[in-house]
Amino acid sequence: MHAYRTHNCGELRLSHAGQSVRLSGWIHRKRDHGQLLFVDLRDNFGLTQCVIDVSSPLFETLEKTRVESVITVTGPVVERDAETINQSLPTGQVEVRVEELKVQSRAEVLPLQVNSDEDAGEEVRLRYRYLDLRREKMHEKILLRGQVIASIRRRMIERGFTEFQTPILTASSPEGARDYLVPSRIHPGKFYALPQAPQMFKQLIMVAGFDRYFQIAPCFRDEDSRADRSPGEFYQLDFEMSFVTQEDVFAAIEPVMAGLFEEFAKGRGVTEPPFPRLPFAEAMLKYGTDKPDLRNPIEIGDVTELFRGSGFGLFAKAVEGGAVVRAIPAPGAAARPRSFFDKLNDWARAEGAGGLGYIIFGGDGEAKGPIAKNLDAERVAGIKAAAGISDGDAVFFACDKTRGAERLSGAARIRLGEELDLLEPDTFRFCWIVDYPLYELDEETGKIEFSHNPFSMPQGGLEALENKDPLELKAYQYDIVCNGVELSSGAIRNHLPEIMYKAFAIAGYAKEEVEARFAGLLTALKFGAPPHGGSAPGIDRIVMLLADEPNIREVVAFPMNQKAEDLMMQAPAEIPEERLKELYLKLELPPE
RNA sequence: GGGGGUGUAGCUCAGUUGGUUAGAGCGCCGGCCUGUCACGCCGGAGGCCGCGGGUUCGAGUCCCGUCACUCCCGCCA
Repeated sequence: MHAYRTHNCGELRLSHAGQSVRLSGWIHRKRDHGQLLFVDLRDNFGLTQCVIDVSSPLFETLEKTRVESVITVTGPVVERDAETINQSLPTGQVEVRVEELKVQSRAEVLPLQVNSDEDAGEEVRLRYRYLDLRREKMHEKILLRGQVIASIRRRMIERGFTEFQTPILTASSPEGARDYLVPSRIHPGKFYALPQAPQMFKQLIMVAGFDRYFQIAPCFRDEDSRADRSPGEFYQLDFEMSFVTQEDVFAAIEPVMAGLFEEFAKGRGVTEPPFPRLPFAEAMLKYGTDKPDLRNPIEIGDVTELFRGSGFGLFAKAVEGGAVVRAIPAPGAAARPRSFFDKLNDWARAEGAGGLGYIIFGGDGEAKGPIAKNLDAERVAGIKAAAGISDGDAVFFACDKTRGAERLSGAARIRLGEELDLLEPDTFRFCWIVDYPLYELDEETGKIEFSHNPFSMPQGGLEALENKDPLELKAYQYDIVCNGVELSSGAIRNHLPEIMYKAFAIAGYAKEEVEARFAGLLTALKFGAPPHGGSAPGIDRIVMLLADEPNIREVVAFPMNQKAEDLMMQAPAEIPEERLKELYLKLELPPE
């Protein structure tokens, strides 16, 4: 018989009854009846109940072996009496009578309880991640992650993509985040950078003629974390294609995403390709964000002109000063108590806004609230139409400069959707955000800057760069958004050096500077480069969505904490003086 | 860098208006229990109430500072 097991802990059925088997695993739970002891034995595959009674010389050993110890048991599979069958367990029709027992590894008293669904604090969970990962919920999420990645690989390969590996030790790439630097013993004073994304390499792979590339790519960024953003490192489904338009890229990846989500949706709905395309400007107006959650039916309207010169002086004056007014419908909110409106106003003030004005349309169609009193009937009717309001609804107003109004109205839309319970349940709603502006104005410096990736192809090409207002220019740049989560950004790349020089010139970079910073890519583009483009959906976020988890650490096996520290491995760590010397490094630490 | 939340037993948490000896569930240790499956019953150990200072006759509770964790803004695609 095998030293450790003949079967796994999720495998035994009625048909195995009578066989002598050997199982190994962790003691998940013990039920000690004094003269009879039940042990739920757990491994990666499931749970099997094992039984021993006091007549066995091994009884006392097993009784004294703590939960989460690893044991091997041997004995016959026994059919359970009808009244002792456990329906909730796949192995619940049988049990293993323990005739031999080997304690492989004893467990000390645990810092967190493995056989409980109750989450311990983050710090304890991360410090003892291997215990946390034994818990059923975590175990399942990490297995799901593996299945998702396997499915992605299969789907990409089926569509003619080839998987590549690109360097981890490389040079700084132009993504705009802070790099992690790696000193070099061989090159004193020089540093490698860990890739923020394999952006340069995937473009070079296209120049090299490979046509369709993908990679489950590790990316490294030395930036602060968020609940949906790992500090330090994360994974992307990085892909790139040659001789494609934006629509070709969409057509290639939509079935992968839709198929993937359907595979793991467990009954939840998935947007059918083609996914809706939303121009950036439209998204910012209607949803106040470029990552709208389309499960939320609320659409924001612009009512600036209806307040211009109106009797509601506060807004009228602001509009004269260049502000806009956005109307956020709150379907069915007219029936809500006064406190509902006050609470929203308090929240808006806490968000740093002046507050949210509102009009309530009663069931009889009468407009109520301080704003309505100061507006003539025609304007009120106009607002009602512009925002798509029915009787029984309310409408909130965000009045500010465009960016501020977008931000507040977008946040209010999300909050109203939650408070009024308007979100479409059990659905993955995808969309593309397209037509991103190529440049934006830095509000502090007044300078024109790239708003996203500087290597995107400007719409209209060189001609547009030369003749149009830079702030009007759009790029072939796009994001996939699902349920308000930005899954990826991508672009048709700029493969023509002369357009690149011009695009950088508008952002204030001299030709020499561009050549110095991006020599590798620029040179490559001078030897015959195919038009190409791609995207890079975030793996962690895909798994987050599928696992219905709001926190990215829940779908990463060994995540760092918010400060980018690994509490288990104690990273980052100080290093011995000799290592610094070998690398020609001297520390100059800040005081204290 | 800034703002919010949290910090009490190994774990999850309760703790009233400042009031005597700081509690519960789980876990742990001991005892009882032959059909449980979150087994049950009895008993026990376990506390720098994050840390430092202040107010007070008296602080887990109020004030100031500080640290840790977390969420958000900045940052990041």
